[in-house]
Amino acid sequence: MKLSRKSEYGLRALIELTKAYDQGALRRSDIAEVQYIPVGFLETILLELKRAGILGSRPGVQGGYRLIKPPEEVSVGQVIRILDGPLAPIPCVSQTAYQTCQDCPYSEDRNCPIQSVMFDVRNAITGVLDGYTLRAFYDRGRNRRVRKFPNRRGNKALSRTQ
Amino acid sequence: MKLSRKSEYGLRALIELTKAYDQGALRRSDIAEVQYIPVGFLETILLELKRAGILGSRPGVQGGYRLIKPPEEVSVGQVIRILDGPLAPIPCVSQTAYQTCQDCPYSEDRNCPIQSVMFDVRNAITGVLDGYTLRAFYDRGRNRRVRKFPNRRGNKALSRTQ
DNA sequence: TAATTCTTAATAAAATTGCTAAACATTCTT
DNA sequence: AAGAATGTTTAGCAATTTTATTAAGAATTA
Repeated sequence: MKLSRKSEYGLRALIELTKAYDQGALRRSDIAEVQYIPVGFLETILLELKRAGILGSRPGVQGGYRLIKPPEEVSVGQVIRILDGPLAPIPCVSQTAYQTCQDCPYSEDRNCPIQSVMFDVRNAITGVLDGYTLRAFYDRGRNRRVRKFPNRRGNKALSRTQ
Repeated sequence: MKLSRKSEYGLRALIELTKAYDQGALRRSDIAEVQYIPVGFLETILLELKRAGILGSRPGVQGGYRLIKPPEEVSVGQVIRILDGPLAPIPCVSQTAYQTCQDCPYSEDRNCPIQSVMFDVRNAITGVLDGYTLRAFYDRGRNRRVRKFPNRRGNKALSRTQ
């Protein structure tokens, strides 16, 4: 259930682009430097986000990439779908890319337990990711001081970076 | 955010083993046949589940694998962790395998938005998967006739297999 | 025009996934 | 004790996906 490097880089780039939302374009090389992203790879990623209509770009001096949608109107879920594909753990519970399972022993008359569980997982994931706008995402990096969901064990590990 | 083939096969095998819980062992070849799983691969999977203490086995005639924990005491989340590793989308939000990010530009004094979002995602995922016991998982395949979380769009795709 | 920056496609390295094979060990039946 | 049935273990392979890199080209601005 991993988040790919690609999506992570894409989201990190979008943090910078959200920050600069009404301050003109950012060069890919600057984004790459600030966020420690291999510039060549970032290129590919920004292009995909551009094709998807999230970013605009301009070559030349003063050129670069910029967010062309308000950060309030783009969700983290959308971004990950663009870069990594469907959020669903298996195709047979995907809203955006449904596919029947080829070798599944369960069919219409028998309910598939995996489909059932993964359907709930998909809803849990999209519930979180489609609920976060880029604006909220960016703000989390600035304001948050306390975990929203502390865990009972004291969360020792996490506290190291938090 | 994919479920691996390995975990899918493992869960499908466990459906059969749950079904046969108090009826003796099942041969790997029979499990493979019923659930359409490549038998060699299934071997590897059952072995891992055995090492993890979920299954027991016996060679010879009348041998095979069997569940040695009550299906009420094993969660789907446990199984996936054994076969695929941590459920967390990124290591810095894992309870079971925490690791700091190597190249993350955020540190203790600045909150990381990705960590924050993925922390919620992890909780959403584990909330579902650790809540399902194998017993409930197995029963879902037998009893359920109605989606627990119908979606607003009518869920046309899903209804095809449901 | 020249400098700057994005654009595109091809390709390659590295890691992961999905799977197979084969020699071996254990248990049961007779 | 022999032999058949079954699990055990290790090693490795092939395909795919992920993670990039490279280099030639096109657009923009000064």
